[in-house]
Amino acid sequence: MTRTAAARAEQETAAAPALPEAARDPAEPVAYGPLAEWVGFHLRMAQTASFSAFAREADGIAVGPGRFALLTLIGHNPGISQTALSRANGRDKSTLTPALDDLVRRGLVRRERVARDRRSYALRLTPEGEAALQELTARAARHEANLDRIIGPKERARFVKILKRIAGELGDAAGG
Amino acid sequence: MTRTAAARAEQETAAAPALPEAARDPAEPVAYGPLAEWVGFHLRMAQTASFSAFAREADGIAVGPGRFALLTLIGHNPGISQTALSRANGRDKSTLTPALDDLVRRGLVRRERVARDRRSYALRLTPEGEAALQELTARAARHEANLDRIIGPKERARFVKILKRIAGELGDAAGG
DNA sequence: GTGATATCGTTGGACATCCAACGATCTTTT
DNA sequence: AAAAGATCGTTGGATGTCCAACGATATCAC
Repeated sequence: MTRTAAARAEQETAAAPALPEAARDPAEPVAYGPLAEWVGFHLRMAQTASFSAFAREADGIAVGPGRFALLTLIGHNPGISQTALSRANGRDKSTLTPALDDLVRRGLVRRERVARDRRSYALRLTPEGEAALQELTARAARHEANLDRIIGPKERARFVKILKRIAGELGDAAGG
Repeated sequence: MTRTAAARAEQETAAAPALPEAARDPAEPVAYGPLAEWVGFHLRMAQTASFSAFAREADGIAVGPGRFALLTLIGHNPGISQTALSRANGRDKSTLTPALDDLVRRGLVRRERVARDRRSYALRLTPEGEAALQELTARAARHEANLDRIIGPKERARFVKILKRIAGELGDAAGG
């Protein structure tokens, strides 16, 4: 069980030797070595590509993928706190402070003080925020349809389930 | 084709209504709304989780997942230029300057001037770099074995193939 | 050859992100 | 009720990332 990935990668490496040292062309394919089959690496590559493709799609509305996730989560959880939001979003709470500052400044989100706990805010979308969310959701749907096409409709559910499992099991303390 | 993702997400949304506004417990599950089934979102979550799990695994060696990918690519492509490396790594070339500065400072990588083109460097691992790469590779193999277990050996190949397709097709100009 | 264009690595500015530490507030202990 | 501890959002510092612009060098057009 411990060798599956490593052993497979070794073979791939042998099958893709490095180029001769001097004739290295920038356009030439690169030897990925063990990286060629490693999930972690390709997860990063795919995430980066998806992220910037979304950014391209959602351009002109001045709200990137990150902000969009925030708007969606607030929209579907009115009154959520920043800490809960940061957990749902998989980002540190301190990351949210400037992001929410920005969304508030742009009139998309309100921070309400709650009597029940005066340390925390209750976050809500303003009407403008709702409108922006709807607009963004339409664009995201296009992006998702694109991903659907790439993944293949039949694979899709399985693919997402695996992603969730990775996030879930690797989330906090990686149990061996 | 345009509706597959959106339509499905709509349904999911209806099945996971937001909590009553006042009784929001931080430990309470969050309503993800359309995000619940969106590939882009879970790609990001999984990537983040995998990244930090690796960082945990590779701790004590002071080389994070990013540096590790660099070492691997240089090790398997001796003489590669910074620009080619940045492309293979999926990062902007300007990102590499400080990262390589660091690896050079730590004696793991050399930048050699090439007569053929005096603008560019030829990157190579030092013996220390080779040693570090081997150590890191072993740790990465453990991380990958862990991912293997989560993904399931049978799904794994298909999963990686999909990740590569996403990175490839969304890579540059997202053709519709 | 000489001038226009392209490419290499670097710099600067702008963000996003993490972690550790903080003051304010809530909860638990005693 | 007072003290001790936990949690909320913010701050500060560090790093990783992108983009645009730059000087140095290479290549292309003529």
